[in-house]
Amino acid sequence: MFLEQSGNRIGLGKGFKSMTINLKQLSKLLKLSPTTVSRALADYPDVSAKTRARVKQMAIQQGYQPNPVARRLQKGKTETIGIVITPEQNYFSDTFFIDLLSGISNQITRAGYELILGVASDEEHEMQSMRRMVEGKRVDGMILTLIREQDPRVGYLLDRDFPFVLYGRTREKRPYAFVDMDGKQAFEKACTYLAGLGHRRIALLNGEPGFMFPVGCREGYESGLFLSGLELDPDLIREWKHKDPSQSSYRWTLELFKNDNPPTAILFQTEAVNDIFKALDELDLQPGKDVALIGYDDLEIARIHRPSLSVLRPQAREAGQRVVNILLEVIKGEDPGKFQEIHQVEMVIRETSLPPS
Amino acid sequence: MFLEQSGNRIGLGKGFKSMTINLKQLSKLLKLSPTTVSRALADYPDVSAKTRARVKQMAIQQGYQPNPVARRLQKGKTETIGIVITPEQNYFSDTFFIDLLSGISNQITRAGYELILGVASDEEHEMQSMRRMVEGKRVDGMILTLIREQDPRVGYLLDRDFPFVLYGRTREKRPYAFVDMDGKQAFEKACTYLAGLGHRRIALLNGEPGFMFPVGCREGYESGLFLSGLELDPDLIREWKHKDPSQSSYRWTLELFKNDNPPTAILFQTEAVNDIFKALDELDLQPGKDVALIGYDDLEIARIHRPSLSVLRPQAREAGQRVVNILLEVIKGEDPGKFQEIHQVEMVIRETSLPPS
DNA sequence: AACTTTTTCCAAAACGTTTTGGAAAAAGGA
DNA sequence: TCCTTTTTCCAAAACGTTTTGGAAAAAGTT
Repeated sequence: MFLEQSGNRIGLGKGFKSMTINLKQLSKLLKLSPTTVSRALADYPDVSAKTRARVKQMAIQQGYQPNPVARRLQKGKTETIGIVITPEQNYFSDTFFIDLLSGISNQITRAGYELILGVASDEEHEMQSMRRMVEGKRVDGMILTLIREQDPRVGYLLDRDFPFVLYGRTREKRPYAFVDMDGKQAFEKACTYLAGLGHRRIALLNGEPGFMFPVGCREGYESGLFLSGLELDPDLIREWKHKDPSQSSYRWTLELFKNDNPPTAILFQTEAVNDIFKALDELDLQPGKDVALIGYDDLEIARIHRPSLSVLRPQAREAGQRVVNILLEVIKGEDPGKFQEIHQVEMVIRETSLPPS
Repeated sequence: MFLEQSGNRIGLGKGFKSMTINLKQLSKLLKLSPTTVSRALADYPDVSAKTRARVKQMAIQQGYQPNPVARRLQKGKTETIGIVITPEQNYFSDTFFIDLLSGISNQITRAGYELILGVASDEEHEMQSMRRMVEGKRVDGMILTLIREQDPRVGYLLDRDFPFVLYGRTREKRPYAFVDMDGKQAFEKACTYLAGLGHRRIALLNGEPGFMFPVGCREGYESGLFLSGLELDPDLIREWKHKDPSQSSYRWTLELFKNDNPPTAILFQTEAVNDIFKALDELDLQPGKDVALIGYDDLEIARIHRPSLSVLRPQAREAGQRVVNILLEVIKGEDPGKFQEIHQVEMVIRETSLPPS
């Protein structure tokens, strides 16, 4: 009796629980049924303006918040979305990824949802972690990043008709929702820009093969060369691998300049910038002056470095927000095929994109 | 009827839901009560070995997994723990943090719990995000990182007796649970090591003031000097700030060598290594040869760089696991004051810690 | 005034578990 | 055989919401 009426600040057990009030207690306080209180708070039209106001005021005064677990059970939704990251693939330490995550998280919070995070050490654990979320009914939808050309996660989710959105794309014929950056257009733009400055030997230092993103970068690069009337020289294209030091971006940069006719400009993922600077330093080449550079991703170092690095800048935060909004639509039952967005990437010219000397 | 009995693969609505089986359906299949099935799966002694086996087999065959939301409601626990990250403070991009997070995540999964992530843009949002989790009954406990000397989060959680564990420490008299690295011992060790090599002018390039960790680093540094019979020269101590380029680690490194009697060794947080290398390069000083260097944190770059960087290596993964195990104990009701761990930090000697030339 | 419509409220069911408090059946003891 | 103990099972309640399907009260209509 007393316990129920007074509600809060009763010192039994862990003090915390008693500080919280639930719907029944609130409704008793208001001398209304739980039904009415619930509906008042949810702005149903079948509760009078007067009681609605009274209920809301009391709810605020008492600090009432509906228990999300109970709501989820009743609604049959977890109000939760999942993401699995794999730190092995170094992309994670990029501020780019943090921006993406930040956009995702904020939008999820705004929707009253929760973001649950899995950290996987490799591809296998990545799948395992996702299955736990999906088959364990722990999430309503999944966000996928770091998409591979052949990505088993996509097939898995499509097979069981589970809501998901990709940040990126993969090779899959069935329709699915994605938000992707237009890497092709970006690299094409950068390439034609450099060609317009007079560069004739433009190299591409591309990211890890197997992932989908570098594919677009290469397409854009080739298309940019073509549009500028330049020939493609396979010797100016290199793909670095995280795991193999003999194929690091550092090594490949050194290699590029062993060419009889070395490049005067390099396109690359900003991720590799430290390696490239180091290699150029060893070769006694001044970045920007002797070799023009444009990186993809506007990491902090790009702004801070002297000379500052010209970059292609994807709007990661905005993309993250779109991913969430789309996923919420898909969860509601919308056709995923309707949501296929390719975002433009802007180019930021700084100090490393001068004409050839 | 048909719907309940056959259970799975009924094509109504989103196909997904129908692929899943619940306790009632499973118990019907077994011709047992839900009670018995539930207890069988939970290994209660009051169900015969035979039926227990039968139940478990059927559960596996049917891919039954108890709905976590329902369990949480009944158990009165969210089986969820929360963490809020603030990318602004750059610590986040360190692989160190990823290791910590990885340890945390894996241990949480092992316990059948969930990790929910908040991403905050500043201190205020950090608090806001935490309050949402705590007051919204979305988590059973919190993990706090990047602890400040005066940290309002700790007081907040202590006030409402809510379970939490710090990775780090703060200035707070009331007992609370924490796992911390022994930064003091680490810097003392590094300092005496360098002194033992003959260095007499050892500088400390310390991290962001306001946070708790640099405090220990400094203590260790001073104690190391004292133990080695060296005088403390305030001019050899600098604290860099992320937000102020005029007080960056790059600037401070240059400053250090304007001294008439410049340092022959520098202790610092590995985070700052790129800045330091760049400054030394400009000063035409060879890292390791002209200036000995020991960094705190074993980031990838420390191993890869030539010369490779000697470091103090905190075991972030292990620490993350401990944090979770402790938090689970605290959630169970154990006294937080019992859990105050300070982990030793090992020193890894590589190529940048030679005697003075 | 009598009937219809609208407004305002609420009791009961449902979501899918786990826990409580027995009850029936089997086994053991005399 | 009869009573006691142990084993094995289960019906009902509970967790805290939201939704369903009215019912009572108020307001409109004729």
